[in-house]
Amino acid sequence: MEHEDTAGKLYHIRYPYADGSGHVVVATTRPETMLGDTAVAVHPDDERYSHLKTIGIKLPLTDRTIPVVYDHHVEREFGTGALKVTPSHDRNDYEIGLRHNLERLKVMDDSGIMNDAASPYAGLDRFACRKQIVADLEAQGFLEKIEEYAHAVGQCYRCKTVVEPTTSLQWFVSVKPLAAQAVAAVRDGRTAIHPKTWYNTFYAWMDNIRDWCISRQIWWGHQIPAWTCDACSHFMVEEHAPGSCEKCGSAKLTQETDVLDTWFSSALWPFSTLGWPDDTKELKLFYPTSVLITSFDILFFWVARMMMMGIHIMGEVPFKDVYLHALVRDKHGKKMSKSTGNVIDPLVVMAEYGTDALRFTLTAFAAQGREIKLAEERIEGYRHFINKIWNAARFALMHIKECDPAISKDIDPAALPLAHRWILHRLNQAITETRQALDDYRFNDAASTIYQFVWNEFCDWYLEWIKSDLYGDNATAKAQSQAVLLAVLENVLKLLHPITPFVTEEIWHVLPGERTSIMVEAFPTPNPAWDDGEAAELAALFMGIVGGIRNIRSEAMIHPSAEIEVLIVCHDETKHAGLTSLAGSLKTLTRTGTMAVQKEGTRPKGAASYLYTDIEIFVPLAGLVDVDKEQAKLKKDQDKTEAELARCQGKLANEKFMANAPEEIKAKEREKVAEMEAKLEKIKAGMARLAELR
RNA sequence: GGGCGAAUAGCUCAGCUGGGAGAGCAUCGGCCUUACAAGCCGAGGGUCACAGGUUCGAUCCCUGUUUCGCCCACCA
Repeated sequence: MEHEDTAGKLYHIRYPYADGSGHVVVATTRPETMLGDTAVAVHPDDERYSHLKTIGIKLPLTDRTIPVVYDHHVEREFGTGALKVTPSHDRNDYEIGLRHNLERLKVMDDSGIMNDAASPYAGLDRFACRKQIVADLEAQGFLEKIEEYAHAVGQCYRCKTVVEPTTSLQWFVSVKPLAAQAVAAVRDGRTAIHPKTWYNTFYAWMDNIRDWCISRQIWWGHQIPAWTCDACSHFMVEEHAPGSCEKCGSAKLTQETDVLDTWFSSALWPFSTLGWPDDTKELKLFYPTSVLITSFDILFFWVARMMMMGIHIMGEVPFKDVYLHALVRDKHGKKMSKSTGNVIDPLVVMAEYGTDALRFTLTAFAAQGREIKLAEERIEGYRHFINKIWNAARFALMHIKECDPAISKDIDPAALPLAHRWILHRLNQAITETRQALDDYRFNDAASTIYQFVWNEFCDWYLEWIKSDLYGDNATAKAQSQAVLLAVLENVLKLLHPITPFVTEEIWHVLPGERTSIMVEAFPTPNPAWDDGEAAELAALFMGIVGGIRNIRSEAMIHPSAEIEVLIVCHDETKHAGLTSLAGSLKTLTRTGTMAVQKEGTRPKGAASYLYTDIEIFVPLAGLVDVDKEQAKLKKDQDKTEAELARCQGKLANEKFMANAPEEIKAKEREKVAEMEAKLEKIKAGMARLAELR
């Protein structure tokens, strides 16, 4: 059942006092239910109606006289402050009826047809009856007015038929004691919920739980094991059909035709699927299980109930961890449903973008709190990523296809050039971060870690960096590159395999050597021998310099294929040495013909520049340099640096900061100040030099 | 009405216990450079909804406001 706001009508009806001395006006959206009215309710403190206690109301269109009851549920301000009470066809009225011991009069049957109690309207459909009632009320002068009225109408979630509340006999489970057990299990950590934002919701639901109606009037389900004696109407609930009534001994018993609520049956799933109630091997092995993964929208319906049943029947929680993933919605944020027709069919998406792309997308979206708006553009983006892996593998295979697969096994990083030491170091970090993310159920972080490593580091930097070795004729350099390339690729494939099984399996089999499925490979573990902080530091410097040179090229509109000349001025001894050793790589990655790395030097005439920390990069442009543009660039850099410097100095000058901030933060600020000051000096010198050249 | 959650770049979203704001897509400029134009290189873009408070310091913690979403209850 779902509620939908509907434009309806509010009928105001005059109910005459039984002594004919006046009338009260009541309002209803369903006038046909008046036939089932067994009272009129008013607020106990409402003096307008205090005199009606002994008089009563004459119910229009009938010959019945109904009492006036006094109940706090009635709002004095709504309408006339008088409420017609139909205990059999309204939930609140039912409650009022209980409080005042009112008669319950059902006036329509389960098909929505008015019954004999509604005579003379018996046999009419409820809506036809409504028309007739309104016409009759009008004709007899009982209708005060009709208003347009928007209200929520309960209707069937599938066929949209308006649902009428009515009373019926149903089976209930007193669920509070079970809920308390489940709450205790979560509170003391026997079951953990991820992400933890759901704890609040879980507790809120469980603490306010109401008795659970478990009977359903449908065909498909577990039949309720209850029998009624035909002779004395005695109820029996038994595991097996009883032979005779335990009360009167009659053998004529009828089993309850209602079936159990789906969630009742589903709540048994953790053990009923393992052979319970027999004490099976499977039950011993798999109960309790480690983790349950499901969507948050059934945390209450399913998860909580499995816990209640599991604790009650098995004496132990059914699972240790619950991972709640988001719910996929359409791109407008609407819940997908078959009846609405806004379902994105995974098969169609997979056919268009690839299964791995869809899997990667869903993994990358896993962090979102409650809903995933599945936009196809995102899937498309990740298809590009799958494609990128494929192409990177193709490139690698060009160079390692004929290699001995053992080359990736015993790599001694100490003997390797920077590129390899750096990528192995980064691979280690990627492995560590990915494992941690998976352990913490942060699947999106795992996906993003691998994505960034593969695309931004492995492809964009490492492959470009080692190309010259792979294509060159230095046998040692080539062999080293092949070995590390294979090692990194193997690890990348294994890291990716749980998310993108198809492309990784495919590539795995074309790698050199005899290989069984990647599925049986162990998930990568970090290799401590690959950790190399120094390499990471030097690589960062290297990349910064490459970035600087590329920036100059781009801003000066130098054609990518044109060779340039570069002068790097770096007076730090260590950095100077590092850059000198990397000059070859710097040249390849920036299309530089001649490169000089000096400890001292100034801007050559007509050179464009870039400042990376306090290292100056100059590229002579054969007089083509735009001095104004260069000045503007330096000015912008200066403003930014000065602002940042002022901020840091402000902090360090603040006594309270110095008194309260942790030492490492203070050290960091001091470091920044030194860095900024050095940079500013360079900028000022650069601007002065530029002015001379004008 | 009660509860929960969200508000960060044009869009879709990350940002773990407070310490110099990130990604993808989109945009702008340049490139078919022998893995990949589904690509490469470079660049621009955000008073982290608003107002207070706590703190040396707030996107992050607290209070209030606004807008949106979900759940529960209900609307005679």
